[in-house]
Amino acid sequence: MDVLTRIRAAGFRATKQRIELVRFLEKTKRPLDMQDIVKGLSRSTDMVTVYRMLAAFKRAGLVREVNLRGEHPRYELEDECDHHHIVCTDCGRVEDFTDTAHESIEKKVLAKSKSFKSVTGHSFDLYGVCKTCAK
Amino acid sequence: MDVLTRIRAAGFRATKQRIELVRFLEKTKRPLDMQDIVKGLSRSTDMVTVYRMLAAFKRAGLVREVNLRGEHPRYELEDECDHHHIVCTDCGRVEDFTDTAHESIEKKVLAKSKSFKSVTGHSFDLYGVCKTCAK
DNA sequence: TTAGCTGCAAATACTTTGCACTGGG
DNA sequence: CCCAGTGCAAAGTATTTGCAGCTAA
Repeated sequence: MDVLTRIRAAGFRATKQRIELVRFLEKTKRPLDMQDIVKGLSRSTDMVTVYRMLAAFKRAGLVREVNLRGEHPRYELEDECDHHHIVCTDCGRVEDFTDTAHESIEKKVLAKSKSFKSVTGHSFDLYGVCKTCAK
Repeated sequence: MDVLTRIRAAGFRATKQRIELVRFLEKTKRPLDMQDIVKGLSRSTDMVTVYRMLAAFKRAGLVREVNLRGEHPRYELEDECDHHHIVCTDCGRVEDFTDTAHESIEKKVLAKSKSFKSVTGHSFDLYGVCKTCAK
């Protein structure tokens, strides 16, 4: 789907700031934090606007917030296939991976738990050392 | 191991602030955030001291930082058996669960990845609704 | 005794809010 | 036209730093 259409379908006006944000996230394909995003957009776009766009897009399900260890939140475009991240603890490099095994874990945990009724989401990320940093 | 010994073994002086912090974390058995911790300790213990204790204990491997969705970091005593958390998205209630299935996932991901050399850690948490909130 | 800790104050960093103006539809 | 969205300023909150005095060992 075209960027303008996507934004409008989510119930927003397709302003140049929003179009640029979506295109930027689309291009980089990595979860980015505020700093990355503000630096990647036109200087004229205020940081406050970025905060507001991300909050709105998150609520609308256009963007997903990614919380990695000890970092500030990062943001990436929401996609159907729910993927996870493996992060280099040395250089911060992030790569995606997909996995479905955790689903059976969720069922098992739910079956065992005395206190929980349902599981609605999860976070599953790995930390390691990338080949470049391991050298 | 006794609290004083544990603190000293990690290379610290066993001050009353540190003893109280460890005992408090031991007692509550839940990952707590700054607010919880400051409220739980003597009024005379400065928030700055809490920040410094937690940072030092984290570095020393006495305390583990837990990052849950959209929350400020929480802290719990490090323990051998690496457990995970299931969090109620409604009331914030946290329960532990253990699981080893993710280990095989880690191996699989590593085998497939072109860029990563090793996996050294992971985060795996579930979000759901607890029985009380589901009513 | 003395180096590691602590408390207080102040600086810094991050995020949210208020409001008048702008531009998308 | 007109209201959602933006930029700027300012407030609010979270965290870090500097330093003088305290205390565990």
